[in-house]
Amino acid sequence: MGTTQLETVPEPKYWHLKTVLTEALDSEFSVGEVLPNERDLAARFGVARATLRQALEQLELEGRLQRRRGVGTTVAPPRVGVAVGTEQHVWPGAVGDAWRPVDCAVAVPPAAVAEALETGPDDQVHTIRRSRVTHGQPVAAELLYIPASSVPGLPAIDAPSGATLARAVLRELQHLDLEGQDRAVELGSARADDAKELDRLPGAPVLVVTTRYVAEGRTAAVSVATYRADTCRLTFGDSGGVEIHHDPERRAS
Amino acid sequence: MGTTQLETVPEPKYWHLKTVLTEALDSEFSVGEVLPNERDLAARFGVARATLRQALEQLELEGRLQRRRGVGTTVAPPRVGVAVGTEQHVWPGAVGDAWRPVDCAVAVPPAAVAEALETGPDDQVHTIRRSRVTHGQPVAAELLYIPASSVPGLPAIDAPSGATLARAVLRELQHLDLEGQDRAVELGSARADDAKELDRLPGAPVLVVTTRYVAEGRTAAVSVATYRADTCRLTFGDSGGVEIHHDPERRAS
DNA sequence: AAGTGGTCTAGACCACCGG
DNA sequence: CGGTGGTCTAGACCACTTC
Repeated sequence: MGTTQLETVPEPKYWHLKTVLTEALDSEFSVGEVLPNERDLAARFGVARATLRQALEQLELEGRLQRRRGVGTTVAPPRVGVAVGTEQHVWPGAVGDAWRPVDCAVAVPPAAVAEALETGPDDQVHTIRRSRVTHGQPVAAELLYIPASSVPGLPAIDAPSGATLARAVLRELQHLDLEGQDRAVELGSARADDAKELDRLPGAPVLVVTTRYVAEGRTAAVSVATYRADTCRLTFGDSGGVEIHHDPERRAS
Repeated sequence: MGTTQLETVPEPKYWHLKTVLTEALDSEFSVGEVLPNERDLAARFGVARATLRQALEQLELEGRLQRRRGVGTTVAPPRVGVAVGTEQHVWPGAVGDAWRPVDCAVAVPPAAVAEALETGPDDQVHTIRRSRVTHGQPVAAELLYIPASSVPGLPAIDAPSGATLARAVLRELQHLDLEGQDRAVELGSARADDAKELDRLPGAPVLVVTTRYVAEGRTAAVSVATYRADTCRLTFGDSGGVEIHHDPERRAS
C-alpha cells in the first residue's frame, strides 16, 4: 500500500501558531501596530505562554515582529537593505561611507584577527569602533583592526579624543594602495557591548561580516561588523538592492 | 569608555552558562566529542533543563554545537567557508558550479519573485530545485526561477526526468549574455521542504541568499538559496576565504 | 527497550517602560 | 504604579535513534 506517511508527523503547536500568526500579520495588521500582550495571545490560542513565545521568537527572527521589554510587540517594517558590497575596493573611512567613528584604542586583537594581520599574538593594533545608522536606527557595530605598520605616517601619541583619533587613523590609511578585499558573512549572537550599541539584548542574532583589506601583498586591516539580523538585509552587487523576499501585501502604516 | 556599570545588571543564568560552556568547549573538548545529555548537564550546573537548553541553543546557533534528536549533542567542527561571490557574473549551471540539479517544474513563483521577473502574478515559470553539497554534507537548497522568455530555444514539453529537464533549461540559459547580478543575504528560518533537504528541523536558522541575474536589461532569472546558518560561513570576494572568527584552540579530533 | 533531544505546560518572579 | 516582555522552574509526554 502506498504508505505515504502523510499525517504521520504532527506539526508542532508553535510551528502551526507561527503560520497562523504570519497570515494574520499579512492580512490584518499594519506596520507599527502593537499586538495583544503575550498572556492574552497565549490564552486566545489556548497554549502556554512559553509555546506562544516560541512562535513569536521565530517571527522576530524573520523580521516580522519587534519586541521590546516593558513596551510590547509590534509589527516590524520590512527589512532595510544595507549595502555591503557595492563600493568595490574602498578603504573604510573613505569619502561618504556609512560609518561613524565612535572611538579608538590600542589593544591586542583576537587571535584569529592577529593571525590574518600577521602580527604577533600579543601585538597591539589600532582598534577603531564604528557605528552605522540607517533611517535613524542603529543597524551595525564594527571593530576595525589596523596594525601600526599600515599607518606609518601617523603622528605619535598625542591622543586627541577617541573619535578624532579614529578619523586620523582612517585618513592615514587612505594613503595605502588597496589591492583587494575578502568578505565573509556568518550568523552570530551579539556580544554584550555590540548588543548595547544595537539597542538589543545580548545574544540577539546578528550577521557578522568579516572583511580583510589587502594592500602591498598583505592584510592591511581587518573589519568585523555585526549587523542586526532582525532588521537588516545585506545587499551585495553591481546595482541597487534586490527587492525580493518577504513578499506579501502589508498595509502601509 | 570604561563605564563599567557593574552590578546593575544581574547576568542571566543561561548567558553565564553559555560562557562557561564555551570555555569548556575551547579547552576540554575535541571536535566530534559528545557532551553529557541535557538532563545530566542541567543537574550538574544546578539549573532547569529549559535554562540549560537556552544556552545550548545559542551555542548551536553560533556553530559550536550540533544536536541531533535521539543521538545527542556533539562538538561541531569549525564552520565551512562556502564561496558565494567569487564567480563574478556566471550563470547558474555553468561549467563547474557547486550545485546539483534535483528537479524541475513549472509553477507560479512567489509574488516578490514574480515582481522581480516582471511576469504577471499568475504566470508560470520554470522552477528548478538544486542542492549544494560540501564535504559530503548538504549545505544549501536553492530554488531557481526562470521565465520561459529567458530560455526561448527550449524544446517543447516532452519532459524527460526532472533533473535532466533542469539541466536542459540551465544549458539553454547560458546562451544569454549575463550583464550583471545583485545579491542579498538575510536571516530566515527553514521551510519544511528546505529543512528536510538540509537535514535539519523546520524553523532552523538559515542564511537566505537571493540573487537576481540581469540580461538584456531585465531580470532573466532569480535564485533563492538557503544555507544552513549553523554550519556555513558565506565567503565573497576576490581571493580565497577569510580565515577569521571563531578563533580559539580546538583540539583536532 | 532504553536513552536522546524536542515540545509543552502552568505556574513564578524579575527588569524595564510608560504614565 | 501597572503592564510589558525576559528569565526560570519542575515536571510531563513525544519523536527519534540505537541497540
